[in-house]
Amino acid sequence: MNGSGNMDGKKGDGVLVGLSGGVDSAVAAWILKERGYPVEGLYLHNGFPPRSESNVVKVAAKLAIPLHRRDVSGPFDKEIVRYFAEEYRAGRTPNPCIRCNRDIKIPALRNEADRMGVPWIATGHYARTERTEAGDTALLKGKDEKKDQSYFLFQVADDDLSRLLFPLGGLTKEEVREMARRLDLPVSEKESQEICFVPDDDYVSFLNAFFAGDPFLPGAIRDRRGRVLGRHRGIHTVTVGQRRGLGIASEKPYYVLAIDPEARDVIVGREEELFSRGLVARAVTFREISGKGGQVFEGTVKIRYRHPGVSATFQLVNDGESPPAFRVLFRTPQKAVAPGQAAVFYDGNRVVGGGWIEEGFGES
RNA sequence: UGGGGCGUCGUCAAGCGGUAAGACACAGGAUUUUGGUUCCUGCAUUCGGAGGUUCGAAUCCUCCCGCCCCAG
Repeated sequence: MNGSGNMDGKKGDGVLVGLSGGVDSAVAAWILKERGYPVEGLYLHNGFPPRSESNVVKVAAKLAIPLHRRDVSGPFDKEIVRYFAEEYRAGRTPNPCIRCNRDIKIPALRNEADRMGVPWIATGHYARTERTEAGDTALLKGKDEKKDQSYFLFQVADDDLSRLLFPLGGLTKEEVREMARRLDLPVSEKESQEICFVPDDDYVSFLNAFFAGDPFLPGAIRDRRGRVLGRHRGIHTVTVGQRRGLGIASEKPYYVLAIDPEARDVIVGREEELFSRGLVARAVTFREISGKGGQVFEGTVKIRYRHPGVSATFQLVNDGESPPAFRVLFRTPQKAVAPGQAAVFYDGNRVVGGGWIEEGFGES
């Protein structure tokens, strides 16, 4: 490939770019335009107070591209917000961005492109694709390992991926920032997005409001022996690996080891107790061309965004479940395996599949 | 009310005559298309209280208050 993302679409073909108002999507659109694509922008409105819609309008104006707007609030509410809330209710830590990319953002882009008769779609993700002679599309890490966002895209449908362009895939964040500065794009330098539908980055308040009729109840913070060390204000206020907010004074910090939603217990322990030798991932899917999915195979796994990844052995759990579960055994123990997060499987730079973390095992 | 011990930041805890370490907790910030992690910064003008000795005390003395242990 050409190191700048997948660019093998014929010049002259149109591309619909998802614009968020941030630097990345703006630069992505600009690059495509530079390459000669007829570019149009699409802003997706999720039904929550928009943070940067005005920026999107400015970006589109600056780039002189048509801007479309689509309301996805219905499905977003149904698929993403509800999932997000229910995962916390169940004592897990959701990853709404992955679900959104898979179920909302990319499909909406594709649908809209279909309606417009536009062949390509694009986003500002730091990821790459690679096409085989057979015409299959593989999902690859972005060149900037530190910014690689393939993790967020591991479950995007194959059909969607084959039409997706990632203009930033071969760039570093610094290069993208520099381009934005040079072009004087009307985007804020800062774009810490956090969770896009949660106001003030306060997801706890958001959940409290969501479950106003059936509120989270406080409970005990205990060590592994069951000794009560403190109280928490609801299991939704913590996640596995968390240190701050527990309020336990001690010689060394405590971290959340596990959450028991039935007992409403939060189990804490020392940093060294936070390591797992492996994990069980459920609802595992594989990318069409990965060639994986056998009983046992090797690779690397990322257990959260910005996790550097660790070598691992993947083993099918033969319990008849479909999609299947896999046991993932790390080469070296990993910290804070959080149920509800995604475990994304890689073969080198290539995403081969992944699933959702059920639990870590083998404390060391 | 016999004997012994102890009272320093929210918690634990250094200091033992020279002008209040550190850890945890907490707060703010940085980082970040999830949550968490991590990093940086801040956090006792004051050492249970009142006197006294001293150039100078959290550190020595006296009394008071409170707590703990052993005796009863």
